[in-house]
Amino acid sequence: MEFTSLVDTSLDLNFRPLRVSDELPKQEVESNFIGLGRDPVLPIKDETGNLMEELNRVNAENKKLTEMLTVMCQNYNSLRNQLTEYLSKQNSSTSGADQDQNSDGSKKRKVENNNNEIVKSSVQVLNSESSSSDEDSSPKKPREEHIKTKTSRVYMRTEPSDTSLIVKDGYQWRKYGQKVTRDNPSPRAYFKCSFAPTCPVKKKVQRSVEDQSILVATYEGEHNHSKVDTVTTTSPSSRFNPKNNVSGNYTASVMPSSTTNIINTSGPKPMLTLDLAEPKTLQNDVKKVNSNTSTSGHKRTSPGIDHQQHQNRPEFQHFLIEQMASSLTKDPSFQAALAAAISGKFLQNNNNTKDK
DNA sequence: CGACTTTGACCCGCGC
DNA sequence: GCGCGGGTCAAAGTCG
Repeated sequence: MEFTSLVDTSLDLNFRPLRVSDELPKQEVESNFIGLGRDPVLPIKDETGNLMEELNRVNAENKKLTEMLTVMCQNYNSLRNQLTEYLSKQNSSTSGADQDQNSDGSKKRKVENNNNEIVKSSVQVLNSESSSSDEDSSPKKPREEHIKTKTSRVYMRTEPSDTSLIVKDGYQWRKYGQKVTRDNPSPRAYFKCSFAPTCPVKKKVQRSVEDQSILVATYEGEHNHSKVDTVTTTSPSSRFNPKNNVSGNYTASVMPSSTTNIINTSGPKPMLTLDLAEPKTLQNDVKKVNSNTSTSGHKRTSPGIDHQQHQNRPEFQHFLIEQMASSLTKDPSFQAALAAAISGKFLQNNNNTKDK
């Protein structure tokens, strides 16, 4: 609930009358209602009464939506927190193994430390729109890096039995290659946007070395078109792979959240997952967010007062707003969920008003 | 028949 | 210059 104090989550659903209602003098409203009973002859007052009733209903609706959005925000932060924790744990627990890997020094070029990748990109993901830092800074691939300015990486939990390399992100992709890379036994799939060459975006999908159930999708470039139908998307190709149909290409949001609340990714942007089963305290979440926004790296725990102060910082608020806006506008699943929630509320309200 | 995947061959940059 | 490895191409195959 502290979240609402930071960000105004109230929804302005273009219900203009809502504002009118706020501006109406209270006395007048009351008198109208009183007059409604005594004066059935006056159509204007009758109409006003209906309007006021409608206004009240819409107002209540707006409040409900606000609450829902607040809950969503909480869940979002909760998930983000869990992701951060998971990644930091992974990093610390496997850092020794990484050193061993590197010390064997088998190959040159791009000794890609996978854990570092995960950590780095987790920062990317958490920082939302960050234009790529890790790949741009790497010396390799001069061919394309000059052109492709934006790369991002997302992680997606799938069922372990799911061997497909499909990441549903709302866009349509055409697979043009697959390769087994040296540092990962799992094959890496190469996709181009189906709108290519108009749209230059590419993505690579590979399973994480650490956890085979996690798909790592690396996006290069930005789409210059809108998403296609999100329900049928991803790859039409799924028809070729029967596994795709059943497999949980979807992740945490669908699977039992207790074990899979790590990542739900469906796009190059930070994604949302509603962990309704295990809502953690928001304070924790905010704290984590803060530690990610700051450059100081991972700070484990800080006094509660401290992060409250952070919450009030304008940059933090700005960050949160950016996160929310980005998620709301770019995540198809979130949009769908929100639309469903809104329509559900409408129906519910309609039923309630009918019942009365 | 068109759209798409599969997969081996090829290209190219990098490190030695 | 050579070999390695990632990325891409394109012919063949598959499916509706």
